[in-house]
Amino acid sequence: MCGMARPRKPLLSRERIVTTALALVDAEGLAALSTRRLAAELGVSGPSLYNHFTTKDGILDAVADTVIAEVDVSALATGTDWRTGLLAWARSYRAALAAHPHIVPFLAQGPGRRPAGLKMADAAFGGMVAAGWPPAQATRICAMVRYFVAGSALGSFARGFVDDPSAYDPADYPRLGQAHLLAEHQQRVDEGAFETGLLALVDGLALRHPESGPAPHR
Amino acid sequence: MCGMARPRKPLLSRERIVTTALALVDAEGLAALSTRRLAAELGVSGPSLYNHFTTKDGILDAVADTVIAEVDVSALATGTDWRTGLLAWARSYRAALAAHPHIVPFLAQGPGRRPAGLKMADAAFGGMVAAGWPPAQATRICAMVRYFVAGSALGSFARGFVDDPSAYDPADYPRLGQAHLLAEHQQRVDEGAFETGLLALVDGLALRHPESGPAPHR
DNA sequence: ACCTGAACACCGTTCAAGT
DNA sequence: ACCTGAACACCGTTCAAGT
Repeated sequence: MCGMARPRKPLLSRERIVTTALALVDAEGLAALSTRRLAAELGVSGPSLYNHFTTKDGILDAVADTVIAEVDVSALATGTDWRTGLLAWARSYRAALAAHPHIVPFLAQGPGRRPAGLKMADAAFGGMVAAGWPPAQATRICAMVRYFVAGSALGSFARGFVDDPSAYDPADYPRLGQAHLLAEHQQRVDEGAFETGLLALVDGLALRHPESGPAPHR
Repeated sequence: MCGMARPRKPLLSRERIVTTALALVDAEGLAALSTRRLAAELGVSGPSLYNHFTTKDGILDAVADTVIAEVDVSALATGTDWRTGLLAWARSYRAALAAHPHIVPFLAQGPGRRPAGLKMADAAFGGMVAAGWPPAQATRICAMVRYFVAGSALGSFARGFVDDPSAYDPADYPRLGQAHLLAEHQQRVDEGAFETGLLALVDGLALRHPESGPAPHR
């Protein structure tokens, strides 16, 4: 009768859909994102979404690009030392993904044609080449940073272990006696592993830089 | 009638279900694994699966443990040099996951109570501690290897870029001019990045070992 | 242009019924 | 014990109908 069918002002926009979808995925996981549930959250009926996106995957694509757009690539600009740039980029990259762990599997399928993903790849690859890395090596560096960041954001290492001592019978797993304690130190363990690994990776790479001296041990 | 209801010999077994599920996931992805589809592949009706697993997630759990069981941890045994052990473990770990990329997101949720996952964690942690690493550092090493391996198996870096030059407009992405070529060198790029990253990581770690001299530049 | 409800071919899971 | 079909509450997506 009155508020039905088409209102004078659109109820939806791509932006509102993406924002709500990201909030839903963050709060309840990828499985909770159904078109019907998302539509309900937006106060419309399910099929309405198809006026703004051709497919549910299209929505996820836009969500993924929003997340990548949060990554700060400014430190990769020409002129900065490559180690400093790489460290800052990787930390920002991880922070962005760790804030939205549930879309990481989707995100890790690569930039494809998503603008924020391509902008990041352009900045990272360009930054490494400008710092003197041969293109093939610059590509590998971008790839290994993606591996490390995506892997660390995909799921907590520490929370992978159950918070229950009886799960780790010393007869079966003699060296996992403390494993049940990992869960409660989740953040410390995961961030420590990422940070230690990142610094080790950069030191190891420094040994391979065309104009390298010895790596700094800090 | 004749072949209906319960046959004298069970039609299904946990093992047959897991094997078929893994084959289906490998061939068509996680989304193709529905209980109805899996049951059809096994020649039974959907609900039959619930006589052997309490839930679809339980099936995936068993599939994940099967994949981890393929990882060779023998090089982590006490007595081997920790670098050699770590490299061999990480390579075997990556090979196992890369053979079944579609279950990596599920796998990366950690070992939980899965026996093969726990056996691997026990061997890796124990191996690093036996090699002189303090327990906290050994934990971090296990975590960072998981990050790197899972991230690299989760999705190809190279195939993340579309095989279409027009996707990467030089005006928008000035340094991605060759990006469309990545797809065709997918395996070389991804394996090169993993191998380079792994060696860099180990060299970087060697600088931090309690009894370390300088890292070898291989 | 942008929303609606109805409809289609799917899901995971439960359950009573068969042997 | 182990399989079946029917049923329940869901899915993603299409489409004709409304304004």
